[in-house]
Amino acid sequence: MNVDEAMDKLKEKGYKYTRKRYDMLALFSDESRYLAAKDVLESLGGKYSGLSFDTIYRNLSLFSELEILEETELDGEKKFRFSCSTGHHHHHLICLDCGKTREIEKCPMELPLIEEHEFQITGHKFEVYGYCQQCSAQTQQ
Amino acid sequence: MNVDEAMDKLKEKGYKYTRKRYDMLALFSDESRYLAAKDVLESLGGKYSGLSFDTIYRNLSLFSELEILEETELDGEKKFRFSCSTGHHHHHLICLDCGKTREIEKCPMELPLIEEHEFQITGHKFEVYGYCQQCSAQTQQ
DNA sequence: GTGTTAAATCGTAATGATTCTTATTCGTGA
DNA sequence: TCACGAATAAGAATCATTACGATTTAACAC
Repeated sequence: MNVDEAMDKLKEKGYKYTRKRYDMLALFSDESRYLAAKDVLESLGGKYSGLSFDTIYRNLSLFSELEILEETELDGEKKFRFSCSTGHHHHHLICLDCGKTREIEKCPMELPLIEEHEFQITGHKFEVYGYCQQCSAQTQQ
Repeated sequence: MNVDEAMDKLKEKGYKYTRKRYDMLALFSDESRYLAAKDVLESLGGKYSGLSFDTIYRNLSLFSELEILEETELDGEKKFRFSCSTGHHHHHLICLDCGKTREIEKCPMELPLIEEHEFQITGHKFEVYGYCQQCSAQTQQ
């Protein structure tokens, strides 16, 4: 998935083309890491001086619904990143400082961790947190 | 860990015995599931008409610090449950309706999911979501 | 038991993230 | 170009959480 494919997906579903949507998607495409709403405002607020949180949040959840963005909740904030286009289900190592991610190839749900149970399973979350090389180097100075 | 052991732990660390702390711990002990701050207020608000959120949040994070309670973040809320006393590190199946949990014996971090990487790992989260037998029966009616 | 002191609590205000409302603007297809 | 519905701005409202000053209370020494 790239920006143009994502815009096509929007059009296909009957959503309108706007410069702001394009720029938001371009931002996520450039930075392959988790960003919060305020990060988006910070990045695009210069270009669109009147950009409102409402627009950002509305589009973020739209993109997430259409599976253009992946969503997670960290530190009391919703964070979003461009969907990985690897095709297979997987999880991430996430840098708690800059939001950069690295893929974990396997999903623990594939393993026989959970045998018999009385739960009707609807989802799961597996995330590994830490600091990437750059950020951990900076912190130790 | 039971309520009295938890109160002993508080005393040991120099914290005071209060009826509210005891009742909060008793609540978590009775209900072995995840509860949010508002659930605590709802349960104890009858007995203590002036119970303030400050007291609840302050004690919840104190208990969490002392590892009397386990903490997670779900649906934009902090949720707490009495610490499992099994001794070994493990994860949970969590009912999205009532908060009831069931242990998952193993932790995916023990497995060779993550080999070489450039991250300094500090933590992880593995949770499986769904509906327990009771709640899924009720929903389907 | 009484007094002292620091911790705990109350009541409420402040904060931060997110969502909602209403009026206005803009993209799209006729 | 026009009309229509979708998208947006601005700010108010909401929800969870934290902070603050004043008051109350547990613990301990006497």
